[in-house]
Amino acid sequence: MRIIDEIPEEGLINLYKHEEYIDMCRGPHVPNTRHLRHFKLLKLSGSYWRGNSENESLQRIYGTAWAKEKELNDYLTRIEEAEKRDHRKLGKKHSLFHIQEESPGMIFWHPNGWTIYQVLEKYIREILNKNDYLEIKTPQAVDKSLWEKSGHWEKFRDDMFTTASENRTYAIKPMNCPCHIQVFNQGLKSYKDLPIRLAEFGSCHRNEPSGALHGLMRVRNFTQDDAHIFCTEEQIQEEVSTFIDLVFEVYKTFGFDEIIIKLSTRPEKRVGSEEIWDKSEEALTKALDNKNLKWELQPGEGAFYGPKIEFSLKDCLNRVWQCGTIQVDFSMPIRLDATYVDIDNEKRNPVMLHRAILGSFERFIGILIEQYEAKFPIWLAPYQIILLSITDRNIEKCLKFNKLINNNGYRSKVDTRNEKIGYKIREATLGRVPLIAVIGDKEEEIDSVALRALDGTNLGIFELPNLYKLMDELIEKKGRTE
RNA sequence: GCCCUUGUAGCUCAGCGGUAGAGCACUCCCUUGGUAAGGGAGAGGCCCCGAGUUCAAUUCUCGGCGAGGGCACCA
Repeated sequence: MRIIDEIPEEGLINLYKHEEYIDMCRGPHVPNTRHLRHFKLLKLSGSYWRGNSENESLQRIYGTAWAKEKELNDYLTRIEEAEKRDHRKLGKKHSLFHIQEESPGMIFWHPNGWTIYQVLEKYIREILNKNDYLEIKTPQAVDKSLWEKSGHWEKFRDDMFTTASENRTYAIKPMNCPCHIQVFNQGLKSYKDLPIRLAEFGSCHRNEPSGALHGLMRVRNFTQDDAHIFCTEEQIQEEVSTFIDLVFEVYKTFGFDEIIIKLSTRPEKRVGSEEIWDKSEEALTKALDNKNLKWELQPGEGAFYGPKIEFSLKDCLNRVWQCGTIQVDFSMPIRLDATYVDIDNEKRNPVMLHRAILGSFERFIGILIEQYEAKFPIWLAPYQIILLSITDRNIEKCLKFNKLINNNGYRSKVDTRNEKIGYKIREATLGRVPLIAVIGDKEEEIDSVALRALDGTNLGIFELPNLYKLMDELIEKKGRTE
């Protein structure tokens, strides 16, 4: 009855009847439950009446139903297989990172995971340098007054971590943009200086609701590959367009085959005039359409200061996570007094484009772990090669080679334990080391290693210079699939 | 934050109203073996924290904290 009351007079109401049960639903329904012989109840959860947390909560039961038993079983097996890729499981198994009770939603990176993180950061830094960004670093804690000016305090006060000292309240920064404006504001800027692209690997803290936390995907402390482009209105189009290309270039490096693009427009709670929102939304729409990209509109899902394009990737269970983004913002520069001197000698506020390619290192690595099932391509792998001794006579040679390979800039380790070679190969394989080098008496004689790929392929005998050449070639490819 | 589930060895998990067990990992010994698991012995636990019920709580109840799945949120 409550639903009927909310449907406009001229709206259509569908009724579905099944024996003595009549349901009102937008539909569609299956014509008869005999199509649903094979089913299984999956989960139970609370949800809110009409999706609003102000309303009372209801019980929701999830199930799955299939026409044939085999289809049901196939489906369940698929889910089970997918769950094996879960980055939280693999993160533990391969000692990439951990999270513990004392700091929920914050990551303890282990040597293996941190290696991946560092390789990623190095790669992004190269990309930034090639694309005329300037890297900066800004404070972790900033006086609350700045967040009041920016409007974050009013909207996100409860979601910010704060700390106090000598009668002042500081917020641990939940984002980098107000700080980047402070850097922009130092010194007088001319229109000739624009666009200025300030980048930061910015560590942010947000006190996310406990129920939202999810491994590396949703955390309370994360590092964005953040940047803000200060430009004129006329420059927006090109900057957005160039950025979209950059996102695709970077994502291609990891071999993602499905990138979901969404455009989010003005939300109910927002700052800035309607005219500004019109302009911003139009700029983003145009940029997307000029590239003939498929994208989805999300009305009302934009940030409070401007509309955004989101680039999302899927995890092992097809859940969608936003990674890259670009957002047009006319308001923040005005609120925080960013200006440049224009050609007519008038001071004007620049437009600010917030953008991130990976989004956060944490989430992106989470996606990567699931994408690769922890079998990282050699450029990302925590260890790129492992040297296995066949008998104790070969230990010394292993250690010597290991040192040489490491000194040449590769990530190498050894297994000289008193175990059979089959055992060591099994361990190295399960440990996901891309290259496995065996050293026995035969190899020692010719100062070489016998090389094996992770999938079991025999790559042959290599002297060190040839090994380096092979590794360079593999590393250069990164994660590209073609 | 809300609803449901859940917390036992480094990991994965059994178990039970009378203070604990397996597999793998770890340590030591034997073995020096050529491309996915050689054999033996040993060590290892405030059973998440707090309270209650009970002669007795790791086990039952309540509360807290964390985790998992959804919902809501996501600058």
